[in-house]
Amino acid sequence: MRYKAGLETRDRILESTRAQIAELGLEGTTIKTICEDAGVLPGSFYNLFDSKEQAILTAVRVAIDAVDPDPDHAGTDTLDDLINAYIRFVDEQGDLARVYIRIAVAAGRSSPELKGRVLRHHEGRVKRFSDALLRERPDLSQEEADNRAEALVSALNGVTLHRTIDTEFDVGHFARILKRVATG
Amino acid sequence: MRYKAGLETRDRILESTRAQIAELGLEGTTIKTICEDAGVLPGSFYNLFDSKEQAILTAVRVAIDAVDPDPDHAGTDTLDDLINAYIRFVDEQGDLARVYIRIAVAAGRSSPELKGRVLRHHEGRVKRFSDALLRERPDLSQEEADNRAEALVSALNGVTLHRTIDTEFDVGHFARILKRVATG
DNA sequence: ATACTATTTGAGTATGTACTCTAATTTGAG
DNA sequence: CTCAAATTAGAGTACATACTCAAATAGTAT
Repeated sequence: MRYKAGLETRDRILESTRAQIAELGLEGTTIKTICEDAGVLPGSFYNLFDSKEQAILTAVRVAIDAVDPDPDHAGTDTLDDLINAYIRFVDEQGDLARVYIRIAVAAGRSSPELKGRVLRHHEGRVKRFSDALLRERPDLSQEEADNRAEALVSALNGVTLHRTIDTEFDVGHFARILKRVATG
Repeated sequence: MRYKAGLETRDRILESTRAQIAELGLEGTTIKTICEDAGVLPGSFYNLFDSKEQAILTAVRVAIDAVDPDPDHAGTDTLDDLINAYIRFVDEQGDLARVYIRIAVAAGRSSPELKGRVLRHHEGRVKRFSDALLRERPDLSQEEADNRAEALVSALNGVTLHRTIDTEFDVGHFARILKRVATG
C-alpha cells in the first residue's frame, strides 16, 4: 500500500464496508458484497486487509473518529461535547453503534489483541470523560471523577444498547439525565 | 413432546446448550456440539426445537428465570433484590449474560418476533424496577419512577456490557453507585 | 393387545463463507 | 526508460454449518 491506487482502493473498501453495515447489518455484510460494492475483487481486498474482521474494525474506528469533538486530543473538549458526540454517533450511525457494541461484547471471548484494543479504546474514552468532568468540577478528587466517568460511559453504552432495540428510545433525554447525575 | 422421554431430552438439550455457551461461547456452540454433549442426534433436536436460535433463547431465558427473586411476580421484591439478582446472574453466568446482550443487540436487526420478545422482556424488567422503586420511595411520581427505572436498567446493562470485556470490573461496586443515584 | 402417535435414528443435503494462489498488469522512483 | 515492487484479476478451494427426511422404534391411552 505505497501507491496512490492502493490507498484509493483501501478507502473505497472502507466506505463500502461502512455502507454495507449500515444497510444490511453485520450478518449481511460479506466479502462478496463489500467487493461488489467497492468494484474490487477478493484478491485486491486481501492484498489490503488481513481479514474481514480487520476491515470492519477499521471502518467502525473511522466512523467513531469522524465525530470526535477534539481529534487532536488537545484536552479542549467539555463533558457536553463528549456526550453530544456520543449521541450524534448513535443517532446518525445507529447501525455502526450496534456493530461497535457487538464487537465489544464479542471481544471478551476472542483474541487478546482485539480485547486489548477494545479495552484501551474504552479506557481512553473514560479518561477523556474524567478529565472533562474535572475541568467542570475541579473540587472532585481524581478517584471520584474516574468513578463517575466510568459509570457515565457505561451508562451511555447501556442506553445505546437499548436504543439499538428500540429506535424510538430518546437517547438524548437519558444522556442528559445521566450527565446531570455525573456532575451533580 | 407429550411423552416423558421427550421432556427429558428437551431438558438435556437445554442444559447442554447452556453449558456449551458458558464453555465455548456463542460461536463455538453448534448443533453438532450440543447434540454430542446431550447424547442426541440432530433429528431429535429438530423434533423438539424449531431452530438453533430457539434453543439458545430458551436456554438463556431459563437461566435468567433461575435467579429471579420473585418468580411468581407477587410484587414482593425490593430494589436491592432485583439488583442483586442481576449482579448474581452476571457474576455467575457471565457468558450467558454476554449472549443475552448479543441477542438483544442482534434483535434490533432481526425478526419482529424476536425484537418484540426482547422489548417485552426489557419493559417487564423496567416495570418491576419501577414498582420496587415506588415501594421504597412512595413520594416519587409514576413518571419519575419510570424514568429512573429505565435509566437504572440501561445503566446496569451498560455495566454488564463492560464486564463482558473486562472480567476484573467490579459490577457490584458500580451497581451500588447506580442504586444510590436512582433512589437518592 | 392394539393402534396411533411421539420419539429417535443417522446419513445426507444444500448452501454459503472467508480466504488463497498464480499470473497479468500497473505504478513510479532513480 | 527500466525494472522491482505494488496492485489487480478471477477462478477456485476448503470447510463448516444449520437443517431435512424417510424409516425404525418406543410409549401410552384405550
